[in-house]
Amino acid sequence: MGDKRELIIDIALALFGEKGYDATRVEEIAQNAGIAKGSVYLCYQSKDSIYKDVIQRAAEARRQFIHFQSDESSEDVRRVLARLLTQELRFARAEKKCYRLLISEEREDSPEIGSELRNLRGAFLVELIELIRRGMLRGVIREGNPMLLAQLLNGMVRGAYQMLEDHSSLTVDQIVLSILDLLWRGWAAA
Amino acid sequence: MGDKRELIIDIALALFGEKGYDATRVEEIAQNAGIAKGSVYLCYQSKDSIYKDVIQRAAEARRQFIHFQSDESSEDVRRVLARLLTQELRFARAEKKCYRLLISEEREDSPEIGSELRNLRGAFLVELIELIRRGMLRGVIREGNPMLLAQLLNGMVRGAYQMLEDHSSLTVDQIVLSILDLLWRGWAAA
Amino acid sequence: MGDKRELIIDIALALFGEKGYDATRVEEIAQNAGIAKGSVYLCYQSKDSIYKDVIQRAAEARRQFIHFQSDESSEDVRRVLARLLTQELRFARAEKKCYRLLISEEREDSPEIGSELRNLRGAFLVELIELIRRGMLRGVIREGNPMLLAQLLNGMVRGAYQMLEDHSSLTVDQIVLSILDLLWRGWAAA
Amino acid sequence: MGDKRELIIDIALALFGEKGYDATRVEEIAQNAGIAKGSVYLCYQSKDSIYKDVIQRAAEARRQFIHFQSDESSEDVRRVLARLLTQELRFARAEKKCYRLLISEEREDSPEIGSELRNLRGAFLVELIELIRRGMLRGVIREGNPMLLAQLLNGMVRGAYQMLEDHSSLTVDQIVLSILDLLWRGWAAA
DNA sequence: TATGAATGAGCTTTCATTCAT
DNA sequence: AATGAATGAAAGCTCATTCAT
Repeated sequence: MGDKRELIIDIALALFGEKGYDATRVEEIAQNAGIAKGSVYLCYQSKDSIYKDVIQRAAEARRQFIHFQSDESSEDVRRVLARLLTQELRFARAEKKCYRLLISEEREDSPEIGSELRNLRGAFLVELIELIRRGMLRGVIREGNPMLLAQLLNGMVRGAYQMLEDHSSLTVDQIVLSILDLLWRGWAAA
Repeated sequence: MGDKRELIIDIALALFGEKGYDATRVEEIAQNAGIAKGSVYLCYQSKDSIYKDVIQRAAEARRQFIHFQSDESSEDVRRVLARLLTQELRFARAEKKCYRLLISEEREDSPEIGSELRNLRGAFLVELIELIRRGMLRGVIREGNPMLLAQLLNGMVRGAYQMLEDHSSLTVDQIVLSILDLLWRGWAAA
Repeated sequence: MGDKRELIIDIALALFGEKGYDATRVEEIAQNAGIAKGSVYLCYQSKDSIYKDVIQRAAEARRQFIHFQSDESSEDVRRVLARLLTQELRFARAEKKCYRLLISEEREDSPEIGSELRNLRGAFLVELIELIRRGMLRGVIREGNPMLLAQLLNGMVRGAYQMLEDHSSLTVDQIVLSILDLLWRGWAAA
Repeated sequence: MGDKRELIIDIALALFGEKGYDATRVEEIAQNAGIAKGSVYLCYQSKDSIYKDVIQRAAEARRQFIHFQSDESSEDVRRVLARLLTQELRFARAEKKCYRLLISEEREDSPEIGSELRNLRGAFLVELIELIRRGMLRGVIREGNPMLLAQLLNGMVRGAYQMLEDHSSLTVDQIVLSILDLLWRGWAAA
């Protein structure tokens, strides 16, 4: 039975990630999972509860993939950031559907669910804020608004993901280097 | 008749922008427009064709708002970029619905529509690419991949919009200054 | 549109009255009304709201049929009772479906609806209680528990209805005479 | 196996009696019986066949409770009737679920089942008819239509049951006395 | 024999679209 | 041209029944 849930979540994750919540029918999930529509409801109470689990699964997949250690406090901030960005983008490329679900803003209908899912989705941003704060404390990053910088960086990574999608010739490493370069030197010509 | 279309698009833009395509009913559009549901179909073939027009209207609204002159070639790249970013964010704040529609990825069902809308939505990105290219030609911006940098910058602006949404105390000008600062100097401490 | 509601209620009354709430499908109502399933929902929010209206309609039909004047206080209690019983049974025979709906105990799911409908359904009982009270006040009916006597009489009428159903040769008048005879003389042989 | 059937019938009787046929799910029966849903179908062909047996069981329960001896022909009719009414009402109060099932009109879908169950449910009525006939033969009860009188009396008992339900302060004996009094003397004031 | 996962027909309800007026 | 009643194809969900284990 946990098996079935796994199966359903796998399928649903792919479909929700590709077509969105509304465009995905429960019957479609069932068919793709090779089971009957009614069987879906043996494991899940409703389409919505499937979605909640899908998001959790996507967040979990990210955690597994990234295992970001916020306590690697001894390490160089730039190196930690490089690793975080690299992992985030590798994750985005390897688990497109997960990544898209995590950055999508869908399904925040009910207030409770909304905040619950918002937390799951905001993991990367939180990690960035923390890291930037540390950078500032150590004097590696110029003083500024950590939240704003984190949002900008968060956006950059999404832009980077778009690049990976559209121009598959680029590598994650090249992109991360470009971002780091931009962050530490700016783009002004010497 | 063109009048009706205008009216419908205005209303539909607000609704699509706020609740998304699926959550907006045609009847709702009609009611808000003060006309009958059937009348909507005198002007538009389908809900989907309304959506296409809404996106066009949003793109048009952006053009009107921003009147970016790509031929202001004589001017300082940094200053032009500052203006472009400022205008984009002012637009985002003033016309939330339009902006959200333009950056959303909804409704890419049919392949033709998809590419058509993609172009409209990508205006800002195109402008960024062009500007970055010019910067590189003039030696103001270090050599690099203009497309990539444009995507990163594009993402930063979306992050910046998010900041404006969440923390209304920040001003567009402050944010733009932060971005420019980041671009030209990086965030490394002196 | 009120027309449609009327139509739907007519049909629904017949079906609910015959087969009960659960066994009656909305589609069936639509088909019998000669309209599409969806059209039912133009007039009514839900199957349940149809049911509520059906009960009200049935109660209304009874009121129209019976126009019992509780203020005919000058009149002989026995005569008034004779008329009330006669009318109740005539109504039961003429509007079987209505009568059955009014005496059925179905659909008391929600507490509010329950009490609302209970009142509508209890009209006859209330009238009996009142009349019996008056009879006792005037010394026409021996002292006793009016509520109990009313319930007994109410049951007798239901039994009488059953007779009418099963043995159509009997007339309402004959039955009413039997009941009155029973009430005033008992059934003991002289 | 007969054990299982017993068990299922016990549970089903309680559920059908409380919530009605449609509102009771087979799974619910199984759960309350502490067995698996599938096991129900080892004993019973269908939900409907359970229902049939439940009615039979309810009728049987009544027989056990009441052991009305129609051949106590030597006895006083009034005394026998008093005993019958008392027993019927005691049964109704002690075995509410059974009683409600026996007087309900649910589930008369198929014609065969209908007549089969009708007989079971009509036991009390038959007993009343018989007794009334005897009373007339012996000259204790005035000549009349025994069937009609039985139906009226049957209805009175249902009304009496309603009283017991609503006003628990009344005792069965009081009610039976009231009924007998009504039958032998009528309610007219002296 | 006993299980409970699996099925799928069927239910209520929604809503884009059509069409008679 | 304008209306809004009418349509009917889905959609989400339930549950009596079956069947592999």
